[in-house]
Amino acid sequence: MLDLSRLNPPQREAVLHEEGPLLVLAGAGSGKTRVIIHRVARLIERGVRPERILGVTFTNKAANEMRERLKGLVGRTAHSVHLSTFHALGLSILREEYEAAGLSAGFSIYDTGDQMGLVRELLRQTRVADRRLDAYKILECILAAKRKRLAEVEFDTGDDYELAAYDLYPRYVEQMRAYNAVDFDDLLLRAMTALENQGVRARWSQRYDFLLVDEYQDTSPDQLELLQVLAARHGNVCVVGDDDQAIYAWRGAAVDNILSFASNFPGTREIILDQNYRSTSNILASANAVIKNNAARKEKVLWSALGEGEPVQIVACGTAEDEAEMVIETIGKLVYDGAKHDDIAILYRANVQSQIFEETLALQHIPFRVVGGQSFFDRKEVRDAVAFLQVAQNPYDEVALRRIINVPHRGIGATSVERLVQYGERTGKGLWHAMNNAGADIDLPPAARAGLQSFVDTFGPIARELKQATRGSLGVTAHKLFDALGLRQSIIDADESPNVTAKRIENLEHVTRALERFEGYTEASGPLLTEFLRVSALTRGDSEPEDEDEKKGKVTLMTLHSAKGLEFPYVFLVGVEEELLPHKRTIEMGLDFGEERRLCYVGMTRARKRLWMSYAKTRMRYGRLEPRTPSRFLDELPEPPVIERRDRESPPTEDEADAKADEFFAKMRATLGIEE
DNA sequence: GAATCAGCAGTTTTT
DNA sequence: CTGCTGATTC
Repeated sequence: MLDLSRLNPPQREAVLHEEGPLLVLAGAGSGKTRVIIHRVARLIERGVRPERILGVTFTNKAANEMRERLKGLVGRTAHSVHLSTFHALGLSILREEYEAAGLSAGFSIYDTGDQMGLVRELLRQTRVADRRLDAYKILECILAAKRKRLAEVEFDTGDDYELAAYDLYPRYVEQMRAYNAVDFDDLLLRAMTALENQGVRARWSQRYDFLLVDEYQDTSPDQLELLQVLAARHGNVCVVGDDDQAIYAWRGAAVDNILSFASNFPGTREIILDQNYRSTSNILASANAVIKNNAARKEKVLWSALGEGEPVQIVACGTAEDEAEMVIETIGKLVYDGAKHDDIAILYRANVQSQIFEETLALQHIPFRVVGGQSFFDRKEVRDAVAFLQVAQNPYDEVALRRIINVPHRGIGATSVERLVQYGERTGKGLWHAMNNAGADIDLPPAARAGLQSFVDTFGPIARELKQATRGSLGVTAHKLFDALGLRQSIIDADESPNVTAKRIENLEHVTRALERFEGYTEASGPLLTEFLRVSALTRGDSEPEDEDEKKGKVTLMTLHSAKGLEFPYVFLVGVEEELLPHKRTIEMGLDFGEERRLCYVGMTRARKRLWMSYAKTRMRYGRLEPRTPSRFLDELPEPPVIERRDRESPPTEDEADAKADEFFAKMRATLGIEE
């Protein structure tokens, strides 16, 4: 029998809710995951077959966490519940319904890197004059239009990016089709296309009896539509989220989904979880005071039974350097008083802000980790290796093919590539065909011709083998391919420092190991390589080797966006200044600070015991010292804020700085017990 | 091809 | 000021 005694009344109400739509407005730290897993367990207990329950999250991490916690309640049955991300759900649909979606069986999934490769290529082909435009910005414009299902890119600012995007949009769509590739957005958009077919729609609306959605405030219009289709038959859709934590509107999320859930799903029961189990009352009072200034929101006033705690500290600092010093000194005191480094987080609006904290922490020998940045799959050698697999799987994938046509160097220069591409276009049979039939039709230098021939001869047979690889042969075949093409050798030949070389070899081997592991875990019956590439495309972001060890004993540095969903006993929210939070772009472009305020709120509500919010009065930007204004959000805090001033009339002299560093260093060593 | 230079822009990133 | 990109050069 499921134990509901540890749930509070609204939590229990959400868990026990039977049929029909349910909206759970779960404030920060109010135990929403708890509610979801208990609800799933409850449904199973009431006789619902686990495979007819669908739980949707945004991240793999959240899905995995949910699965683990569910196991704690229902044991092995947890594996039968369909828990996945929205994108993985889209893929599940497309795997079965690709024909109705206008795809062929072996379609590839393009990640952001692949998409950028395509945009750069299109830029090269069509906008010779504008090559230096940032491909990513153009891609953003294209994707925004595509998500809205517009026929053309809409002009908003009318800048060069939008103009380029306007030209490239149709080409982008056309090429993706030619490559038999879909991007992340397409996983949902194409799934929706497939669901327009009556048979398909009937099949999928029959599939699940109960739906549960986490982080509903971050869902997009497409995701809403998908839910409506899946829930059409029964309306059993339970969504959990917090409109006050909606921080992804810029990526296509519609806050309106959660605000108008009841009108989208008639008969909705609404439950508010406002008891917070994370923070002290002082922290919540400040957070509540800030967020209440947002206009369109479901009002929630968070409270907790964890006591008043320390007041929130507002710290005015002379310069950004002072701010860093203040933070690091305070960390020293906290640690001296028994806090662990991994209890502490430094949160900021933009990644650039991490630099000064990284430097200062390193100087004081305080262990830290920076969350974000380049992921494993973005490393060159890994992307190259994966590109070989992509081409083996789908030779029409010309982004991957162009990436590796001359990797490692085999004498096929830019001009030769261009000729091959032209030939491929002219014949309409694509680059791969051109490469295999270079013969007499294409004018190539002898070196290029020889390189091409040897590539085709080596790659072709092993690629065929790889494509048909089954359990037990996928990893070894890939290894064979990498060796035959000399990937490993080229890393050694690059002759970088021994450390770097070793790391890159290790990264390459990691790919082979990932393939081997996949053979062991997958239940896929179809082509193994295809599935591996798809699954890996959807799990790239979080496959960073982030063990518990990686976090242990380290101060965490990350953006406010990355901090969502996490908590730390001690939080430093830094750079709480106009033009940073709210960000300059928001101030310049529109009038809606709502999302920036929510970001501030998300940051504040990460803190369990103590929260510092700091700003600098001057800050070096682009090489100039600029005066700064405290964020408007600070004015919204309950009076009287505690201001700790750390002004300095003039910058410290070198001697002062040295003396201070020495003193601090000695203190820190004593505190941490670190040897010189 | 690798090295160097000039020019430019400068948020956030679950998949 | 930095970091990246594409162009230029040897």
